[in-house]
Amino acid sequence: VIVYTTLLYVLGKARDLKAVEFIFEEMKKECRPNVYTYNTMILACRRANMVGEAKIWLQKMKEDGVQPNIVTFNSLIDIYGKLGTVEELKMVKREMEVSGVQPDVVTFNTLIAFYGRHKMVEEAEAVQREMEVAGVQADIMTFNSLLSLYGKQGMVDKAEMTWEKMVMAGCKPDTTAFTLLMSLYKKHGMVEKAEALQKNMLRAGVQPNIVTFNMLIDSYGKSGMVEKVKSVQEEMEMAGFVQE
RNA sequence: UACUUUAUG
Repeated sequence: VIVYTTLLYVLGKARDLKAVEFIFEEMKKECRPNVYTYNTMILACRRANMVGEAKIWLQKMKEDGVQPNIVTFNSLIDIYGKLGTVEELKMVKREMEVSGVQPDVVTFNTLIAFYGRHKMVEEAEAVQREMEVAGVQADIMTFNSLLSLYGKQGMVDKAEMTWEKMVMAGCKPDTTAFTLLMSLYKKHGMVEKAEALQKNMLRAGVQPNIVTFNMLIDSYGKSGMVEKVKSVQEEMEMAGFVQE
């Protein structure tokens, strides 16, 4: 089962839905798909932008007597958040409650990310409060999603407050967090803060990754700072990234 | 170390 599911996962990532369905049928001849398998199928639909299909798989899974778990619901919420409507999203949430599955930190993070994409600051903050009420500890994803949202909205104060909260919560900012905040500072021409942050990052032992470098290059490129672009490229090479 | 959520393009 694991072998088949892994295979389905790979094919799903490659957006080869035809192959995915074929393998699924083959698999059923030999063994019984489990909750992982169905979750993988739903994921494959998401990548193929097929919202309706996802719902069909949920149906099939229930008919098979496989109980949807927290990952199933989180995946569905993500699908509807990205491709569907708010109404559908709420339906999934209701179904989740009915099934007696408690929302976890990923559920909340997904919702915050969803509202973030739609620049719905109020709603995102409401989710955050809901989270506190439910006694769910915010994690790095939560904070990063919020940073991203405030970044898009140009709400520097809020972003900094989020950063403080993150540190106070004992949550170590990761590469993504540093990249987000640096990007925000740069967009607002706060070059000194951005550079100070970059130093902090190194001091904290957080490694820049490919995204960090791309962001820096993009940012310097837009400002016409050719020399800076070059120095970033050198740093990249030193860090062992291959230029394309 | 089989499945879900965040940053650049």
